[in-house]
Amino acid sequence: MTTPSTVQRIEMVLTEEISVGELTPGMRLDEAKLAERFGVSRTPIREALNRLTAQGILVPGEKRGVFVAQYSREELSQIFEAMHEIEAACARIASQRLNLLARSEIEQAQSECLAAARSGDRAGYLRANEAFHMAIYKATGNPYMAEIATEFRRRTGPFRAKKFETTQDLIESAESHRELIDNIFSEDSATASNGMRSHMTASFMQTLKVN
Amino acid sequence: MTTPSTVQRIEMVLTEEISVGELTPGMRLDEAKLAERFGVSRTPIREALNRLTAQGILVPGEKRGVFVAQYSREELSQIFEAMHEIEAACARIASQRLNLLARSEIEQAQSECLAAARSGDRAGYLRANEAFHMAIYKATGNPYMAEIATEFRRRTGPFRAKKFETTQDLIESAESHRELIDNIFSEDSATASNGMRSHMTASFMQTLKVN
DNA sequence: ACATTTGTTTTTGTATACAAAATAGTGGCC
DNA sequence: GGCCACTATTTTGTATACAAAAACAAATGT
Repeated sequence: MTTPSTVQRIEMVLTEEISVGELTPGMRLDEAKLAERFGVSRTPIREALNRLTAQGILVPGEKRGVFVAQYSREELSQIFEAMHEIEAACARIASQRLNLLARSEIEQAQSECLAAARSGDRAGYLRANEAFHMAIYKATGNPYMAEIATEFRRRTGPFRAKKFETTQDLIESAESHRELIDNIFSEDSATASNGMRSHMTASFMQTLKVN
Repeated sequence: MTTPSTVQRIEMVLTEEISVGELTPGMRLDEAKLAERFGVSRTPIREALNRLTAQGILVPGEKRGVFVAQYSREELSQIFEAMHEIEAACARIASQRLNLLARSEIEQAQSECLAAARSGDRAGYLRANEAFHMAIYKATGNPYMAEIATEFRRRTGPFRAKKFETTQDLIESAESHRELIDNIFSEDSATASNGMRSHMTASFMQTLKVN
């Protein structure tokens, strides 16, 4: 692992703070303040903000300033629709490329989801759930596909996280993975992609309630 | 239409030059030279290069410099696989949202493809073909989906363009749209997405021969 | 009291300067 | 002649400076 450059570091910190909810949607990011906070000049800050904007995590304001992306219900619905299609495509490709390693990595991630859910570890479950989906992306063997999927995951992170309130929420989410896994492991592409679509749709129903 | 800022202008010019093939894959872009050429300082050039890098059109070199993205056959195959899935997803969504306007825009674009193909207008066909696919993206009613699709289209532009040599190539490509349109207009999502996948796959076979 | 204009302050975009990293070049040495 | 060490040059990343644009605020006139 190469040492991250200054702008990569800034990018990572901000991404993290947004996904954790420390920086909430709609909030404005001030170049000068960030420069002072990170102890660097505006130049690398600008570069980091540009990259985050390109990823859709931040959006440029009407006249000036960049803001943490904030979506209307309509936009949220569209962005999730797109994400569902991407996820479904990943499931589809993965179902056709499955090997022993991929299967075990997915199962492994699922165990961790269940463990975290049962112990009511919300933060742990969020991490494990990401890892679970990442395992599917990886199983596609296609880094380009994996990258768009990851990007959408980051973009929607702050909205999805909100839906997990109780331990029961976590358990239900974790258990719903089982059918999804079976669908993917069936190695039938239509079953896999439809399975993912319905998993995601069910999940989105919950998300919409809290956004 | 707002006047494009300096960096947007630079971004557009470079994008165009890459898609046209004036800047070929593997070529190095020198900040200082570009700065001189556009009559600006390195700062806005840097910003433009960053954005293009974020879009995957440029890639950072090992140690220094940015280069026009160049893909091995393996990578090309992966990137097209991803693109096929995105296009298929667009076809799928579009098939469920079709209205009269969308239908006529797609047919309109197709007429222009045929006209350009028959008159052997290569550049014209390339443009018309882009417009045809854009019409499908637009028919999804989902700007997020449309954006990723467009991004992939830009990224693969230089490789896809190469496959059109003769007028016959153009005509065959344009005529193969017919079946695709019928599949989408059937309003059956599986038919639409599978139709797009096979259209894209056939097209990729040609692409691979020349890359 | 309100709208409009004018002046002030912030904020952004671009230019320039500079230091650190990387490459290329040069000369000496075997 | 080939190879290594060392220097010069290019190139990059970051800082700083400055001018133009935008937001804000106050004052003026109606």
